Amino acid sequence: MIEVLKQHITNRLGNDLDNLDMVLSSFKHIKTKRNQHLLQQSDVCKYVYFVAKGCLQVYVYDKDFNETTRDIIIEDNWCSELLSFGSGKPALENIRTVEPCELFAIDRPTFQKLMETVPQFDKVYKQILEASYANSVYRINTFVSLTALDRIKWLMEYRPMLMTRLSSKLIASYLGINKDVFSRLKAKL
Amino acid sequence: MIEVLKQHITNRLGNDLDNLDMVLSSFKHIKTKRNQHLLQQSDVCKYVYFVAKGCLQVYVYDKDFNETTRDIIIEDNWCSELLSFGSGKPALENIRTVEPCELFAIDRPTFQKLMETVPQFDKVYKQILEASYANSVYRINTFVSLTALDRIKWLMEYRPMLMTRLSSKLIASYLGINKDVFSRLKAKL
DNA sequence: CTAAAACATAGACTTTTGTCATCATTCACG
DNA sequence: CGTGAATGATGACAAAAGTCTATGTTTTAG
Repeated sequence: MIEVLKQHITNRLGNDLDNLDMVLSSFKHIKTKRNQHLLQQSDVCKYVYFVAKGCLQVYVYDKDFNETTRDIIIEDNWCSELLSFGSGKPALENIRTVEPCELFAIDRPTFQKLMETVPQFDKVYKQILEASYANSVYRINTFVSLTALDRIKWLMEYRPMLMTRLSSKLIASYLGINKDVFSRLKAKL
Repeated sequence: MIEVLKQHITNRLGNDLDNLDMVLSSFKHIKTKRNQHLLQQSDVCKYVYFVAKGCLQVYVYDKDFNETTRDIIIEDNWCSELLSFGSGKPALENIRTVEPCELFAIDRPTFQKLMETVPQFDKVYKQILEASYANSVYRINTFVSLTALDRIKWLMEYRPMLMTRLSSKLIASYLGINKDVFSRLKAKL
């Protein structure tokens, strides 16, 4: 399973990385059940996770304690609450597993040591941050003005696997619409 | 007016910066009228702007050519289309002045030279990126699930000056609601 | 200073979205 | 592999948001 991470890293940093094994051994391999908490808001986010298998949900609670899902992360992607991880301040978001997962986790001291010893790895944090930012900007620009129906169409076009893989409840909270409305509109497509 | 920028930088990097004048002289002072385009989507974003006076709007067009405003930037803040600026790829967003402005602009080659010669300045890009990211995450988590009325209340609580300073049309496009609805709901507060 | 354009508000109406209750189905887990 | 809890679909209704028109006001650019 570490192969997935190995592949991911060489795709980005090239395979002329002679200390690749050292990099890989800096990660802790974690297997989880579904519905397991990796981070609770107000705790400090200690890890950056690489998802080798499974699916994570990043979410907050609104004033009525409904979940609002900011992001869904599937295989071959990074997941963290970067602002807490980077600053050591309490996290504002929660992270949980949606499915049984295989993750590779790296804590902050190890991450920083890696950045110092492996020059190319220095780019990784910036890359993760930039990708996360791009993702957020995109989500604001598309979603804030879209109707419920258009949000569903967007999901079917750009992340179709989520439609089949996740529960309606979760998708609805990701799209920011009511689950009954989602059910109704989906039937009319 | 350069004082505003000077203050901003010393607040962040400390005032033990002996080449501060060199840093400041790397910026180009720009005065603009209102309603002036600083960036059009599909062009490459060449500058990072520091807003010393005035107000900028970052926006996209939806499929019906309505503007959706992702961000409003006022004095003492940075503004750019970072993803385009950083990568050299075409910008996905537009930036325009909402009021007559005084800006300090820095282009990418100068920015990079600064990062190499002034070690502390290296943090600036990361800081701007992190602040932008935090802003976006916050906006998603609050806005996606809020009703029109709650969005207005949010604005009145956290960015009250925008309520008096901007046109209803612009505020509505920032909040992601219809301008008529905004007018109606505002009257009922 | 003035004419034209842009803006703000309001009413009437339509469409969309949310809520609640019910029932059928599926799926996780012992 | 069976069962209880979670999920998904649907109808009826309520509430919220969007649309369009009209009218009076404010801005702005020449």
